[in-house]
Amino acid sequence: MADETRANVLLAVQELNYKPNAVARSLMNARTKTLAIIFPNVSDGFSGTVLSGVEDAAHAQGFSIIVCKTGGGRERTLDYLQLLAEKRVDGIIFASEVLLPEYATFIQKLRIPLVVLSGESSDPSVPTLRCDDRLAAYTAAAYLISLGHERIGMIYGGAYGTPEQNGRVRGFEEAHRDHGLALTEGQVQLMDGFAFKDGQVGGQRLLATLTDLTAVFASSDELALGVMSAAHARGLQVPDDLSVMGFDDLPLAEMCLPPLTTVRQPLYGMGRRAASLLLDHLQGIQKLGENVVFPTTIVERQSVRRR
Amino acid sequence: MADETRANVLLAVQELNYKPNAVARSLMNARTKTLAIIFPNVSDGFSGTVLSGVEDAAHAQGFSIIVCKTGGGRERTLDYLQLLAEKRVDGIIFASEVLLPEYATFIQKLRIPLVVLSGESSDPSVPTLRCDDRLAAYTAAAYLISLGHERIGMIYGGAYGTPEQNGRVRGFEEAHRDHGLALTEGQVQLMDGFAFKDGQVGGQRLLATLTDLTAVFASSDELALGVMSAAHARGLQVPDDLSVMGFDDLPLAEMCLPPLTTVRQPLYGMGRRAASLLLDHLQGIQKLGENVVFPTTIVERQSVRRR
DNA sequence: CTGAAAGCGCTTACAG
DNA sequence: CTGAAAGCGCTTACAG
Repeated sequence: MADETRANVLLAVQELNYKPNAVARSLMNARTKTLAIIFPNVSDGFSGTVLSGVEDAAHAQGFSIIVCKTGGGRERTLDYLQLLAEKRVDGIIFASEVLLPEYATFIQKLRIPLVVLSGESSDPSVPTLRCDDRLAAYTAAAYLISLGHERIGMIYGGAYGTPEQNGRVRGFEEAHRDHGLALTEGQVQLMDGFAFKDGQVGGQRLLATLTDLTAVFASSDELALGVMSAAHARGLQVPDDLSVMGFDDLPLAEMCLPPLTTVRQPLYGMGRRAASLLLDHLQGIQKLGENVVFPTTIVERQSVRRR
Repeated sequence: MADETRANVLLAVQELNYKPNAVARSLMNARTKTLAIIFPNVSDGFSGTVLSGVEDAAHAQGFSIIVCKTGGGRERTLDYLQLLAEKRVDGIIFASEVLLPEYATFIQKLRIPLVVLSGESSDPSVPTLRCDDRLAAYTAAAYLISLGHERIGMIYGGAYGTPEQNGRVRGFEEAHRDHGLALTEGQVQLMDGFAFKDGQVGGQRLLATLTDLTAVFASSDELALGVMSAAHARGLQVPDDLSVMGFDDLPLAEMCLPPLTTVRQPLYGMGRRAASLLLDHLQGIQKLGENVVFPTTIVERQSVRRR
């Protein structure tokens, strides 16, 4: 093409303010360049951090992200799945929820690439990105024990499923067993959720019943803040009277007082990875199907002290 | 149509797992049923809460939300705007950022409905949803003064623009003037951002210089937590030695210790409203163009006490 | 009321 | 290499 022609075209593009129509393009090549992420809740630090990673990875490849908030409800989840199917998203990240068989088959019938992030998957054929919950909890409990704690309460937020299915509860129990420590009735509290309120009531319950506790291991940071609140309400100082340990390492873990000692999950990185797994798959670079487990680390701040 | 035929069609829909193709539909009627929201950052409680409201309102009408994180950068923002233009989103919510004239004209040329949420708009023709910053800050300062505080520090996070442009700073100053209280050098600290770290360094600065301060008014909750952290580092107890007041009423305001007394912005409701403004406009129910200002309220918790 | 045709704005395969 | 045509899956206006 003559340079002059090209210049003229570009000029027209400018003048008419022409933008290529991505929806027409999508109709042709059956690719929308959009990924969806499904959360039960979208306003907490967990979702926010994951989303941040997902967004960065997607944006780098010119993809955009649709966020879906289900409130954990079956109805709304199915509703969303239908919508995403109609919108022809290229991939779905199912985050921090239980992937019911019903959801899995719905998505698989549509042949939409799917990845589960930090949630329970009932279907082994769906790749999962998570930390080793059992190991992480084992390590956390062993850490507290090594600091001289012998009576440690635990609060778990995912009361669905049996305790055996809860890796974090199992790891906690195994660490006790391996260190010759017995667990008594009510020492691990199973709550319905991972939120602050759950931690408050769980913490209250724990501290009211088991007055000899010197530490509490909470399976989320929000839960841990709830425990701190409950401790405060009983006139207990953290960490002097009670050590509190969290899980996740959300932004608020370093904003609170005392700053929270916690088990860090690399949530931003997990989000990035979930997106690139899907992205690579879409470009045919690699098959989907491998689970990936991320390392956790204990980050020591000031809510735990030696006994 | 015969009932039998209808049944057969429905059966085929089932068997073939047919889902209507929304992208083909969008190509036809030039409506994508998707809204975009643009944030500088997506992982904080502010964005999360707003997003939650936006999502609810949009979902109720069958719309989905694309989230865009700009990091506050001009480059990435423009990049996103181009992408959104190509994807033919039906509306854009520009949240908690400065709407540069450059952005405004880009969007207006494309005739994409636009709304600014809690950010500065340089363009009066763009509808804005916000609280009355000046009034809110005035009220907060007056509240502290009414509790007997006479030496109050302030930290503001939006150091761009002149102090006169900062409603919160102005309100703070006017309350002092109206109560016959003088402000001294360094009593209001202008920081670059509204984050925890900014609060820490601003708080440090404030407490190191002005040792007679009995209260600090921070213009965001994260900033307030930073101040609490700085106070703690100097051995000051909140609220006994120093009262701290925040702004926003994010979820973390009630999770921290002591729970934060703060100026509440109805962020969830603002998000909902921003979305329905756009949605109503798209359905021709009403014109865009009115600014809407939301009421703030002081929520008293435990980080402030009477002098 | 029913059914065939045109068209939305692209991309891709094909003819010249 | 260039250019016209077909087709992606819908909706809408129009003919029968």
